[in-house]
Amino acid sequence: MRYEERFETVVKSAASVFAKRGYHRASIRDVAKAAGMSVAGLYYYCRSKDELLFSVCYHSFDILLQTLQRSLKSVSHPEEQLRVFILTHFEYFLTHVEAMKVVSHEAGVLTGEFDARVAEIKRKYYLRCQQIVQAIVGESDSESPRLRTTTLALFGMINWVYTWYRPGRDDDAKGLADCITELFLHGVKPRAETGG
Amino acid sequence: MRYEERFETVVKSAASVFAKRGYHRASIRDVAKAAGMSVAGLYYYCRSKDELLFSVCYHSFDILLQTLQRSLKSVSHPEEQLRVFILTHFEYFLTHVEAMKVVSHEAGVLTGEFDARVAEIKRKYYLRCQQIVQAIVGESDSESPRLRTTTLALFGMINWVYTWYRPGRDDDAKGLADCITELFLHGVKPRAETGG
DNA sequence: TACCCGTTCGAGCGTTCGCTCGAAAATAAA
DNA sequence: TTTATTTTCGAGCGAACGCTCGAACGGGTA
Repeated sequence: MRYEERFETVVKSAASVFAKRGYHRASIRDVAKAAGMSVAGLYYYCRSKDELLFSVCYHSFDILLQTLQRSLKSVSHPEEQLRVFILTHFEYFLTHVEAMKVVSHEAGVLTGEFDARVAEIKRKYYLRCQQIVQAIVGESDSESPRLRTTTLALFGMINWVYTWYRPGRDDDAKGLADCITELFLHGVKPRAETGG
Repeated sequence: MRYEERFETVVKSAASVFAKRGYHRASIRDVAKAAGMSVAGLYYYCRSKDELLFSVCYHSFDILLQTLQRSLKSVSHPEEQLRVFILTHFEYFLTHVEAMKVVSHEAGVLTGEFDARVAEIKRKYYLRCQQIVQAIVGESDSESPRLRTTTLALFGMINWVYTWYRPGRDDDAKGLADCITELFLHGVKPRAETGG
């Protein structure tokens, strides 16, 4: 299947170009050049620039979600689930930096159906995380504002990474995950040590 | 001083338009319209669109940094400093949502001198925060990777807010600050309670 | 050979972009 | 009033944008 291969090339090139230049700054000509084809040729594989952004976002998040489901399948203890969730997230982010930068950064650019479908899959991801947090804190109300804030704080920690992570300087996914998991569970100043 | 007033109008309009449409999507014509003047008239107050973005970012961060210094002046206990830092951050973010969204989201668009000056002031802000964290965790090495990761995790929590905060639905600055401070210090599952 | 059909492209359409010009209008100073 | 200075703008330039068209390419089949 020549088509499928070429399509993947196109989406990957788009992810790379969008990540480097930002969605609006990146032109369709840049993407075409990166994919090694003409502008007209590029449009054989997509209907619009927006659809290209959608493809990048949707594909990435879809695979991330699937990877997460698979990783969590064999883990039942909530705190271990959290560690697995965070690790999976970092591993995926660090091996798909460009795509995930686009996903994180260009959210809100899409509209209509594209926006709805990406928002839907993001929500699934969020809810799966919230479930884990809920189990850990022992909250019975899934609508609790506190639960929401706490979960979104966790999301902040793990999503913000793309703005500062530098390979070589910073720790790998495992190291980061351990650090963040520990921080989220017990904080920087566990009470147990302050009383002694 | 007619000029100064008009200039502030221009910067505020730019912040608003950039926040709503995103920097690249927003056109200079949008900003001019929002400021109630013609495109040519707008250029009497700035040299380029980039300079406009710089003004928005630099002004905002400059005032935030000054506000922070003032707030921290009378606080010496590290944990209390942390609470004040987070609260100040949220209060400023929530009263300058548009500007801060631009600052957070359009970082990396600027280049050269503009980029350098914004990066410099951001670094000052980061280092002030790192000092506080360092005092809390009792770390002696300011270059510690762990300290870096921990501080940036905190930044993630407080900077990510602009992507999800909804006035009315979510708590106010004080409530958020308490929640995040507690989370950062002791985690969601303090050890003191798990030991029995 | 001829035909087909999935794939590719050069050329270019219409629009919007950031930005500038010279002149006019508003304001202040004489 | 006249003069000088600050502020405003309509008109439009050149470039880049997203996107499209009809034609051509090239490997497989008959």
